[in-house]
Amino acid sequence: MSSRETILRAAATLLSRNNGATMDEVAKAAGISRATLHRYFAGRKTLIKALEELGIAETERAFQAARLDEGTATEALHRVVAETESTAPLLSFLLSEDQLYLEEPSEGWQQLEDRLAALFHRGQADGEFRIDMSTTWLSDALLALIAAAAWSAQFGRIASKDYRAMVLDLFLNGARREQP
Amino acid sequence: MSSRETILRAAATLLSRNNGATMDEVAKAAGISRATLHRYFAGRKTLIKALEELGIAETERAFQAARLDEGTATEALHRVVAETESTAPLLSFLLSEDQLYLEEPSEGWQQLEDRLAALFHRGQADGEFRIDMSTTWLSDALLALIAAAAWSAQFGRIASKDYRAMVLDLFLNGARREQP
Amino acid sequence: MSSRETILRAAATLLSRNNGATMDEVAKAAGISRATLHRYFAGRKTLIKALEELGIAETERAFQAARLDEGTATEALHRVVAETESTAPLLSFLLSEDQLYLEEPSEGWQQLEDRLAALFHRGQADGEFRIDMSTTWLSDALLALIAAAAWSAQFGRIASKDYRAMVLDLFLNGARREQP
Amino acid sequence: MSSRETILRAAATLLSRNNGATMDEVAKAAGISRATLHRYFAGRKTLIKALEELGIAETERAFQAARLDEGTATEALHRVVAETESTAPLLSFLLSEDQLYLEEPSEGWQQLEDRLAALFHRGQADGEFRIDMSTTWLSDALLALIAAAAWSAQFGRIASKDYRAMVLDLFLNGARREQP
DNA sequence: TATGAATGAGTCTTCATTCAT
DNA sequence: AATGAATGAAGACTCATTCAT
Repeated sequence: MSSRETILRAAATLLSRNNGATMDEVAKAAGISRATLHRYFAGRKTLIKALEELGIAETERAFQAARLDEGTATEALHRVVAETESTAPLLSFLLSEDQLYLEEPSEGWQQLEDRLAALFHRGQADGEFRIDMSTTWLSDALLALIAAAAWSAQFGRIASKDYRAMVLDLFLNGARREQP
Repeated sequence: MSSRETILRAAATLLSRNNGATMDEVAKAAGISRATLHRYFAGRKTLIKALEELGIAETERAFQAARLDEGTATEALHRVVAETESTAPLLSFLLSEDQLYLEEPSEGWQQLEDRLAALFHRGQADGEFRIDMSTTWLSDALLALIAAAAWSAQFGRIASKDYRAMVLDLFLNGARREQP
Repeated sequence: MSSRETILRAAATLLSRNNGATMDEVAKAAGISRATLHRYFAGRKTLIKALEELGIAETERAFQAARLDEGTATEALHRVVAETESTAPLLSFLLSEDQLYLEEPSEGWQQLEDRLAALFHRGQADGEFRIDMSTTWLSDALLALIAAAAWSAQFGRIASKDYRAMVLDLFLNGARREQP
Repeated sequence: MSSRETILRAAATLLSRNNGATMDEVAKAAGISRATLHRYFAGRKTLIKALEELGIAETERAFQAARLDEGTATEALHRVVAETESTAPLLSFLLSEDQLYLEEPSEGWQQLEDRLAALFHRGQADGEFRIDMSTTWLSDALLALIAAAAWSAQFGRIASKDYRAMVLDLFLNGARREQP
């Protein structure tokens, strides 16, 4: 893994935990000096942007691995949640940074959103997902639950091993006890 | 309404929209000078703390108005979502600020969490809510959906009038189409 | 005693103790509001100036009471130290404020210095005081000892009742044991 | 000399002259930017504290060089005044800042006071110094004269070359002409 | 007259960022 | 390539001071 990659990962890890971390803290976490950090990423904005791109790339890879078009939409969604688990903390950070949505969302992210929306659309068409909610809201809500679960796991409020079930089961079936 | 209250509301509104707003911007939004803002809230930390207390108080009021113990747990939950709607943006901000949870959560917030957990517990006991999810996770998830919906409404991703339905219906029933 | 006088005394007492006291603290010490303090003394500079004038007036009165021209210079000096005792803390403050000397010393203070120097000059002419020190230095040194003793008494390093003896005896005879 | 040392000296020089100097002025006097000044000394308090430590260290060195225990106490005192001359302005500043005495005097300073008092004690035991004044007052008075002389020299009220004689001779013998 | 409320001005402090080695 | 040192820019904060009742 390249130096750049190593540094980026360290930054992602730290900032996911503490979204207000200073450039100095990031540098220290990466084991390099502030100046060197700046050599790799010219400025904080650039670093955040790089993290955004990393998040997008990882999510893209996750979507790829999840084979969104194979099997039922529900099955694909299971794979999506499983594959994005490792990226979830980073997504949580990017969300809190308003980096992903607000103003003009990056093309890459927009595309990912579209693919997710398309999955929901397919599920709606196939009678798997409810049709009284927009695919936009379904996407937002899923992401919110993913971020919440990542956060809850990070602080020990839920067990890491339950992560997938918590997200998926709540998202798909809700909190209500299913009637027989 | 006291000056302090007015200023606090203005700060809440602005910071909910832009969590990185400067003290100067907050002052301007409240129609006062920076110095006056400092007279009411000594320092940024103090202001955030006051906002936390406001958020807790409002949520407390909302819970009160929602009569958590009356009717079925599901009915009570409907009222909770309805009553917290106006406070949701502030809660969303406080969440992003790690002010509510992390480290030692304030006593007031802890108590609110407990009341919500108690509601879920009642619902579980009465066979309304699923029992394979901890009340902690149900609380976290609900809050995440509330914050997400407030955020989505703020940026026009969902219609404000749909707010309650989006939160409640997804949280209670999930995204899956109910089978006949 | 007029209000103005009362306030001024309170300010003198407080500032003698804590030369960095804020206008707010001064007002509080005088039992009035900041705004009222400003009505009596337009601005901090004005207040300090007034304190300087008070110090000068008091010292003038003390010199008057000491009858500088009567008896031997040594006797007169005894009276000077005795009479200035109550003003000493204020003088100590004004000294620390560089208000008395630096830049252009006020006419009033200059005149007091001159009178003191004249006393030393008389003593030198009469063979009472040493002639190998300028009257300027003798004045400065006396004032320094007065301020030091006032300060030492304030913080309990010397007994108040010893004040006069400490100043006078050291100033006149020095620390050396007189040889028989 | 280290950068820190250089900056500290510049600060000492400036603040001795103008005890109200701003951090910006201090930085300018040291030929660096405000930010750099803060890098070396985090905050004004820290700077003053460092100056106190410098003053103590220099005085310690002076006492060392003065060999307090050699020869008669009077001879040692001569050396003390000579050796502390260069530090006198700094001491004068620290005194005006209440940094040295008030509240809880720093351990280092307390120790220096004790050593000076011990010297006076030795002098008293040997019949050199008068015994009707406490060693505390003798110390305070000497320091006051040192500060006064430094101040007087700074503003040209006495000649720099006379500094030592003015302090020592007045302190030891007083202002009175010695009788034959 | 007295004062609570408001503020302008200026200082302190902390960042991200750049420079020189 | 890496970094310790330096800094500009910008925000936080604290005064003395004024305003309106």
